[in-house]
Amino acid sequence: MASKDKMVEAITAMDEDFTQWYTDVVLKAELIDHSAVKGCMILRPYGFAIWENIQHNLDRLFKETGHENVAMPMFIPESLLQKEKDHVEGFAPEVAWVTHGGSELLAERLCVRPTSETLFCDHYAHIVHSWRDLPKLYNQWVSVVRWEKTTRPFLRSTEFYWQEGHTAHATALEATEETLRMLDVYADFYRDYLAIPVTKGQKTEKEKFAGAVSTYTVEAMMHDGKALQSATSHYFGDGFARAFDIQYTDKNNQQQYVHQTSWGLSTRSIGAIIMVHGDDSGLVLPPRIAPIQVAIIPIAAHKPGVLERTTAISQELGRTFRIKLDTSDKMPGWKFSEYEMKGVPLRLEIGPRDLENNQCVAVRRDNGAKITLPLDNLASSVQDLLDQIHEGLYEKALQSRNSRIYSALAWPEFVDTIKNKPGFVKAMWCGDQACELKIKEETGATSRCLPFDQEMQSDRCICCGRPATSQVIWGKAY
RNA sequence: CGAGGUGUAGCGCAGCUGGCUAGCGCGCCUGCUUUGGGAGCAGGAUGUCGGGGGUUCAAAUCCCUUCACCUCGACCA
Repeated sequence: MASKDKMVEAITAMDEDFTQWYTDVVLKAELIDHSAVKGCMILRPYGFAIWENIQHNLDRLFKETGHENVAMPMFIPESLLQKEKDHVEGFAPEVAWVTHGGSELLAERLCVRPTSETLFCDHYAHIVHSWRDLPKLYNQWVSVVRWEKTTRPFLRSTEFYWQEGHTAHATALEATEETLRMLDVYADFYRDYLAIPVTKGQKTEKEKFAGAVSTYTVEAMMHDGKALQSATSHYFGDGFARAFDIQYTDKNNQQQYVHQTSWGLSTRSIGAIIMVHGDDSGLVLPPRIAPIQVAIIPIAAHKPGVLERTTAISQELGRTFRIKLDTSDKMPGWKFSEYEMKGVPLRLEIGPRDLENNQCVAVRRDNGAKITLPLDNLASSVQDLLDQIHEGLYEKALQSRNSRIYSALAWPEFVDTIKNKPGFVKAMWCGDQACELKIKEETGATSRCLPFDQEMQSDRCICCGRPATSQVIWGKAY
């Protein structure tokens, strides 16, 4: 069929050229467009709607855990950025600077925020005075700018949208609990809303956030076996508090430094959705964040009653679901392909034959199954199907990931696995950064995390053979 | 930032050893017919050849420069 050929032309097969497939999907599903500035993407309505659904649900989880939203400025004076040494060293190479206001040279240049720790710290120093002022549980939804050398839509863009939570606590214990609580929120969110399994763990010294005492991460595995750091949560101890002089008077009238955290999830999560669930027909969106949950395609819409009935059904379902009723004069086949490419979880076909039988045809995007549904109690059937699709996507992603997590006990086996089998490799590590660097050098893999679920595979470091202190998940990362 | 590649209509491309009014397919617009897996016929519109500079009687075509995109590395959510 000519139509089949066209479809094949439209999107590169994923196993033929995964990066090209990704680019095709991102552009053809109308998630983004490129802008005039390198690495800055335009989030088109369909792409932004996914982000809005992520925001909406994640924001609710933040509110439920006691957080408040604020909005910090986008500019950071250079002197402020430089107050914490590790932090500035980590970010300085990739910040954009504002040097002029109009035509006037500024007395002090301003950095466009790459992240907002310094702004929150400066603010906390002003507003935190007493133990009664704590904790401060703030979050903001903003974009930040990092002048990256290589950019890719969603995965690494010059400007990207995210949320950054910044909290200040009276004690180290409270801050540690917050750090891990938010990591759990992320992991649960990935599972319950994006249908993506993640591995929770701690970053090594080499991989942790600039200025943090410890960084925790949720790592996901993409279709090509590469790792995507999908959200991070950092514990700062009182390091930033000392640098920014954030002190409060405790119950014993003693001056104390606060203990802080920060945590973030970005539009990169959309990249994860694409690369975990997508297939050769395009996007596959998890129902709970899909901008369109159900596409309704009237068949032979000119026949008496078809348009009226589908409109009524659409309005009814629209009270519960995000619905798109497509009454355009495109051919049905065109619409099927279009909504498949856009990853719409469920499609309902309603034609004269269906209406005679008081039914419609439902087609699942995740597995292509065609199901005949009675029009009575349709909303409840649709809800069941969407939930099944969510579960199906998660299970498939979990199987896919688990089947590609390998274990290595000896160096040759480790190198061979990393080089030849896309996926994660679990192996023991002595804790020395030299081994981490050597592994990076020889295999291209980095430590993704020290998983919370530690299994002692052996007592020797995979790299140097010295006594091992922990198990690490290694992988090639985006 | 290093190596390589690409910028011509909305998309995909041809034209490129300088030469006539810059082409093709798809899409788009109008009308009629169609509608259960990317429709058919008829008519129609659309280009500062990525930008700037140069060489030349003449530049999409040659030279310089700049911007963006893609691939692979090095650096990072």
